[in-house]
Amino acid sequence: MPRPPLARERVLDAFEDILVHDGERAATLEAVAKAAGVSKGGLLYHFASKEELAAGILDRLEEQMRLDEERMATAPEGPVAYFIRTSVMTDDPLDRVIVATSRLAQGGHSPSVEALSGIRKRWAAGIRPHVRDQAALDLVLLVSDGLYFNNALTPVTTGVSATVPTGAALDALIELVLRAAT
Amino acid sequence: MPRPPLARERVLDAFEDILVHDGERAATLEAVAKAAGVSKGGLLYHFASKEELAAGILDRLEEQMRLDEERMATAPEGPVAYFIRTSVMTDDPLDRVIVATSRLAQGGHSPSVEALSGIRKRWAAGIRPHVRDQAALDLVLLVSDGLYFNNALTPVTTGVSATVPTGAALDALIELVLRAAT
DNA sequence: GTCTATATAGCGATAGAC
DNA sequence: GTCTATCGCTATATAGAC
Repeated sequence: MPRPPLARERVLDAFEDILVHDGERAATLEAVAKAAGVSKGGLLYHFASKEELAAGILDRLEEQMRLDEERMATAPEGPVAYFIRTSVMTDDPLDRVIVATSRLAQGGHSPSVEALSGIRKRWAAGIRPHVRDQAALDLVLLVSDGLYFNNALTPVTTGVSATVPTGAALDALIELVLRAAT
Repeated sequence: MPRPPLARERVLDAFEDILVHDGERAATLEAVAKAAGVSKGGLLYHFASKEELAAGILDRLEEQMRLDEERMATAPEGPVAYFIRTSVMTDDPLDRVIVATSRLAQGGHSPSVEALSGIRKRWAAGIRPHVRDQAALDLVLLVSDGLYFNNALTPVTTGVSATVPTGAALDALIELVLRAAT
C-alpha cells in the first residue's frame, strides 16, 4: 500500500474531528482546512470535493470495522459482552469514525446511511450464533444502538451530557443483557 | 386558548414534515414556505426567525409529551410494554415531533438537545417504579432509544429501510424486555 | 503541492408595496 | 396578512500564480 501524503491524513483527521465534536453543519471546507493547517485550495488539491472527503471517512469506517470484526470474534468475554461494552464511546478510532459517519448520514448523505446499515448487518451476523433467538438478537443490537445514539446526540458544546451507564452500571447492564439474550 | 391562524399551523406542519423526511439541512425557509403554500415573506410574518420556528416545534413536543405521559400511566398492558411498543415509529403526532426535534438537535440546536434530555428523564421517572433496578431501567430506555434511532436514521429518500422489529417480532422483543426488567 | 482570488449559488432576514 | 425584491453573508468549487 503506497503511503498517503501526511497532509491528506491531517485533513481527514480534522474533518472527522469537526463532524464528531461540532456536527455536520460546522464541517465546512474552510473550518476543516483551518483545523488541518492548510488553505481551502490546499485542501481541495487532496479532496476535490466534499463528497470525496465523505468517501475518505467511509474508507476509514470500512478499515476500522474489519479490525473490530476480528477483535469481536476473539474477545475473551465473548462477542456479546464485547459488543455492548464497546458501544459506549471511548474515543477510539472505530467509535470516532462511526459517529462521524452517523453525522453525515443525518445530514442526508445516502452512502453513509447505507454504510451504517451495512455494518449493523455485519454485527448481527457476528452475534447471531451467540444468542438464543431473533428477539435476543434484536435486544442486543437495539441496546447498542441506544448507547451510540445517546453518545452521538450531542454534537455541539451544549453542556448537556448524555446519561449513559458507565463503570459499574455498565457492567450490570451487560450482565442483564447476557442473562436475557444467551 | 385562542385559535392560532391556520396558515401558522400549516407552516409548522411543513417544517416538521421536511425535518422528518429530508433532514435539517433541507428545512430551509424557502422549502418550508413552498411546502406550506406561502412565500418566504409570508412565512416570516408568522415566525420572525428560524429560531421561532424551532421553538414552535418544541412547544408541540411539550404538548404531545404531556398527552403521552397520561396514556403511558394508564396503559392496560402496563407502562413498560406501552413505552417499548410506542418507540417504533407509527407516524403519530408524538413520533413525528420527536424525530423532528432530534433532527434539530443533531443540527446543533441546543434547546432541542435539552428538550430531548428532559423528556427522556420524564420517561425514566414514569418507568422506574415498574422495573427491578437501575440496570433494568437502563435496558428499557436504551432499547427505546435504539428503536427511535433506527427509525430516525433515514432522513433522505435512500431506499434503505431500517431493520427494526415489527409485528410478532416486536411482541417477542417486548416479552423479552419485560422478563428481563420486571 | 499549496497558495490567493474569484465565480456562483443559496441561505436567513429586511423593506416596503398591496 | 401576504407578497416581491433585495441585502449581506457564507457555502462549495474553480482558476491560475508560485
